[in-house]
Amino acid sequence: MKKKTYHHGNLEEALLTVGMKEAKASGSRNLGVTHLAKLVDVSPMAVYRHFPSGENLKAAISQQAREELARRMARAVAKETDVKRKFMATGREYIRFGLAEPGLFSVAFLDCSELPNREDNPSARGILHDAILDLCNEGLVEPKEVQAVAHFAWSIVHGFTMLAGSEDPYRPSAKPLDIEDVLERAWLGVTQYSRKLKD
Amino acid sequence: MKKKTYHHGNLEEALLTVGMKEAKASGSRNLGVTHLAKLVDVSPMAVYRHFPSGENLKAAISQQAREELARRMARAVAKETDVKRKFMATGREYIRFGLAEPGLFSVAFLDCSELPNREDNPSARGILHDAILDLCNEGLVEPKEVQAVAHFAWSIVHGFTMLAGSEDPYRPSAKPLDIEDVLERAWLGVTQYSRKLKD
DNA sequence: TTCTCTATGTTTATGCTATAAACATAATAG
DNA sequence: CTATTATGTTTATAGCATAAACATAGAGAA
Repeated sequence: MKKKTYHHGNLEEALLTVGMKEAKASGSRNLGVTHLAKLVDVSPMAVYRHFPSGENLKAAISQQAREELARRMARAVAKETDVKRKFMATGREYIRFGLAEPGLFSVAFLDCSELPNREDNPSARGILHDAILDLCNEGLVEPKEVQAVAHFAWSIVHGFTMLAGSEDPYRPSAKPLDIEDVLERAWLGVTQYSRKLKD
Repeated sequence: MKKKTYHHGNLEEALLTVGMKEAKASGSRNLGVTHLAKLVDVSPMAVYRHFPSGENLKAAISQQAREELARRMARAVAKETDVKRKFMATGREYIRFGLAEPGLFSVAFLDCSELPNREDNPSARGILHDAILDLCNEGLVEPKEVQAVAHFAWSIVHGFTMLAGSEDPYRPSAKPLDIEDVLERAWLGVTQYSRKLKD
């Protein structure tokens, strides 16, 4: 009485769902075709009716993880009104996500060669970009530096998250205090640089 | 006339050497036991006489890559005398290494569960730490913030390198100008924060 | 309704990988 | 010179991705 329906019904979605569950639990370790197929009680080859390859399936799961991050960032930003606090919230939420969901985070930024990367959904990058444009409107950042600021800010939070999430005994601690410290330093790197440009 | 000596002579070193060559060429993709064994013309099982597992071999290669990075950083720092320039040189060289040798860089920071991580050799972390202590001696950084500065600085250069080295179409460009921009912003995040602490 | 087409599964087979177990040889110590 | 240890090889098992051939379910057309 195992096989209820020869056809699964919605295998693609089921694979992504269980893939996210596995990613959350153990990163990219258990995202193989055979393993995921077993979890949804389907033969391994069935997977290929929905994804051209195992790599591609992993990439799709990675995309889902990135969308989850973007949703959380958008929510965090929406809670703030002040432009500085909005900007800081993007970074804070990025770091919190990485530390609270290390498996999802590592999967989100796997360097899969093949990224579908649909740009229709809100992306973490877009949210950061918007926050920086707000800074421009307040005169805190020069319009010509928007790109540079985005790279700088993203680098910090991404790097911090990677390092804090690693197993290294000397990693930066993930205490809220240290997170605020990094965010405040980043803020100085953003605003003080702009001030100097104006002189 | 292939098999000259039944015993290889120095298989461990040969594996690390060819492993580094492969890492340089293609990151962690071709660091499997069988593949490396083939390259040094030895049976796959021979590898296990020197490394308990394939994971462990990869970890050893990763360690070599980290040592290579540390050597380059040490060399770059040694060329400078001014403490600010020394500090900046650590970050600049880190980024340059990551961009010039993306394969080695990605292998260096694979999160292998098992890192031998012999601390006897000079490490990138140690070099950065020393540069920050120099900043302390000049009064540019408060002694109690050494750790925080190290995490901040490392986060930036690591994050920037990862992002700049990715395939993403919106990645930060790796032009020397952008590298200097990030380094200068990081410098502000270090020194301006200290200045504020003193008030 | 019944037939056929297409979408979606399954089974089977191939070739890759890691690695355990048993065996072989070379180097070295007594 | 012999016994022990270090180092390689062969053989075997098991897991993985995926190609090819086959099977069934559900949707439209007759």
